[in-house]
Amino acid sequence: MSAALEIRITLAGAERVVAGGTTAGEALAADGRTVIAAKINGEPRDLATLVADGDIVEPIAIDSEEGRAILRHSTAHVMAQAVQEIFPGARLGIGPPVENGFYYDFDVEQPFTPDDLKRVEKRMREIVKQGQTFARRAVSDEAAREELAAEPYKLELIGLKGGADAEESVEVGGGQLTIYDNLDPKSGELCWKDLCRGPHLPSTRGIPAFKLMRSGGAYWRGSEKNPQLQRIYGTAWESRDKQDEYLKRLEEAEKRDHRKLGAELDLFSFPTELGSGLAVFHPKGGVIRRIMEDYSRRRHEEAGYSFVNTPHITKENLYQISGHLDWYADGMFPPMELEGARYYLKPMNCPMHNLIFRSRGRSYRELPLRLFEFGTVYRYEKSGVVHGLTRVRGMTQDDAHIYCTRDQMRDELKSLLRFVLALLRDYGLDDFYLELSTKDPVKFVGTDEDWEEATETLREVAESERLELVLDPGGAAFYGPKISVQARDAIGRTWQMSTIQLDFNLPERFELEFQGADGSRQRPVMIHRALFGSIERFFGVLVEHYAGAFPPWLAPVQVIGIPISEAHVSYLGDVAKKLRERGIRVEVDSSDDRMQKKIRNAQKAKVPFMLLAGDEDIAAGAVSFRYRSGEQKNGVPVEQAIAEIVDAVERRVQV
RNA sequence: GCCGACGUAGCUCAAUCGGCAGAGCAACGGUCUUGUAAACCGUAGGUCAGGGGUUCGAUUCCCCUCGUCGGCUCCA
Repeated sequence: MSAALEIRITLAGAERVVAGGTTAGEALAADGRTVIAAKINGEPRDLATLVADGDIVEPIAIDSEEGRAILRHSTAHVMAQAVQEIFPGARLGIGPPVENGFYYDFDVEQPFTPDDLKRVEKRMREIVKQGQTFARRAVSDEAAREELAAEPYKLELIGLKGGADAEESVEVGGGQLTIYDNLDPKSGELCWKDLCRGPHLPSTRGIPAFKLMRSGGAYWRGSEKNPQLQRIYGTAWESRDKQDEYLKRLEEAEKRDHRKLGAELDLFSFPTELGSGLAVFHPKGGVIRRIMEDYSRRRHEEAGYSFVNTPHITKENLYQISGHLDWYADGMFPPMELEGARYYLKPMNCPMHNLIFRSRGRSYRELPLRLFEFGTVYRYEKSGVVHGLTRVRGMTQDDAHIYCTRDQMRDELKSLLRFVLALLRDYGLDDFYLELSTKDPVKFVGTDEDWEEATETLREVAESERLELVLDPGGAAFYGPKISVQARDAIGRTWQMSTIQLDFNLPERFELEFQGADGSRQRPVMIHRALFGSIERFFGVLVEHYAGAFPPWLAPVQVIGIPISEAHVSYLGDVAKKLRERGIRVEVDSSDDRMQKKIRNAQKAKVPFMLLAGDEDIAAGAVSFRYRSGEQKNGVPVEQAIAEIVDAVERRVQV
């Protein structure tokens, strides 16, 4: 370290000269509350870091993404300290910041109870109030091992540090190990310490708002072969307001939960008699599903798809040919033995579509051949992962397989991606990004050249759509790379929707061939593609996206007639008849509830249009609209009202 | 599959420290005939998820199974 009296640094783009021994915090005139750390030469560092000649120093604000990560990481430390004080036997795992919060893993005798979390949170508040300082200290590997002798998981991390596949973590980086000491601000006494790369807030007092959220089991280093630790999740924010906003968002998401809305709106249920992950759709959900499917069918027809149907069960040989039994047997329902053969419920449609392809000789003139099916598949999802409609054991995929030549592949993929995005937009999703999943270096079949070509083609096609493209290295299925379309919903959550996968492998395994113009036999390329993914899942996503308030074209009941009194029922009956003739799903509430109650019921059912009629409307040959917003429009001539409704349905707009 | 919590009427939720299970909404029957989010009265509804155990007695305590929820792992 140079003992220069003056050093030159670059601060906010401008050169400055400071005295030797100046810290980044001093140089930035940071208060430790709004500016909580510094970026020195692009690396996040503590404010207490001494700046050196030539350093480029920038502030990290607590309300920046990086700043919040530091805040959350420091909060994780406070939590770990509190946990170890209350549960002295608790051994430390890892404790990184994550999106919207942080967690820390602990090896404890007993899993945490909600009551334990309260105690930990209480102790954390005391630590925050006390204002313990975070002090960084470099240690040698040997010294760290000695200091952390009682922390077996930390020792393991130290051991990993130098390894060939050195993973970056918040505990250990590639180089020098550091330990952060939490010191009493008055006495300077050591309160707690943790192996950590940092940086940290200067003081625990700089944590403006935090809350412990939940606890649960988590495998050490993410592998189910390892022991299970207990993880506590928390959140922390730069202000109380920001935290309240976040908690509000969570509440809002909860209100949209499709499982809750599905029951409330009488759309679907999971009868326990059927078994976990098997849904039944009630009439109201059934209508929505039918409309979704009908519209999709129509669009596929227009786009040149052929419709096929295949059974739900097959002899095992098919999945031996396809290779699914090699890779996914664990995820399939166990076989049924009959007549000396083993039958499996189908987990994938593609092998059956391949059989259709090869049922006779194929000509290049037939390509691209696009086979489409609403194919129901069954997968044995592990009991802990089944989740509403988004993770089920029986589902219907809107599955298509496109067989084409290598020359056609690029254009076919381009138009396919455009088709997929257009259709998703019609269902009301319009904020997308694409994800390109590439070869898993371990789990793959086929040649590197094929993968290379397929991946590059997909990349090119994805880029041609000018949507944000995120890479997912190693995320592909064993038989080929894929593009997935991720959609952001009404409250900004992202859902994986459509997938488009290139496959050079299955055509090989099924020995698919077509005859080219020159008479030679050639192998087609296969494109797998599910647009909704599964209808069930897509249905669930739409419920959440619309918070149950479907646009008129999808709404199970589009119009409900509400008579002011019983005398007006038949008039509304006539209006309803006219609407029905125009294909509108309409009901008249002729129950003996009062009008106000009927409005309340229709409102709760999220019916897009309420048509009220009383003496005044009847005299004018009119009806009065009430919309979901509560807004009303009185005395609308019947024909005009019908036109408005039909128009909204036909244009598939939200109202 | 693993860790944890939970399961009371169709729904939301009470109560019973082991002693005949209770309310609102919904349903059904009646009265009322109404102008933009809940009229009034009444009736019915439960093997307290299922099975086993402990006990004079179990919805309550214990065990198993099923299911749900929150995590982890997995997701063709």
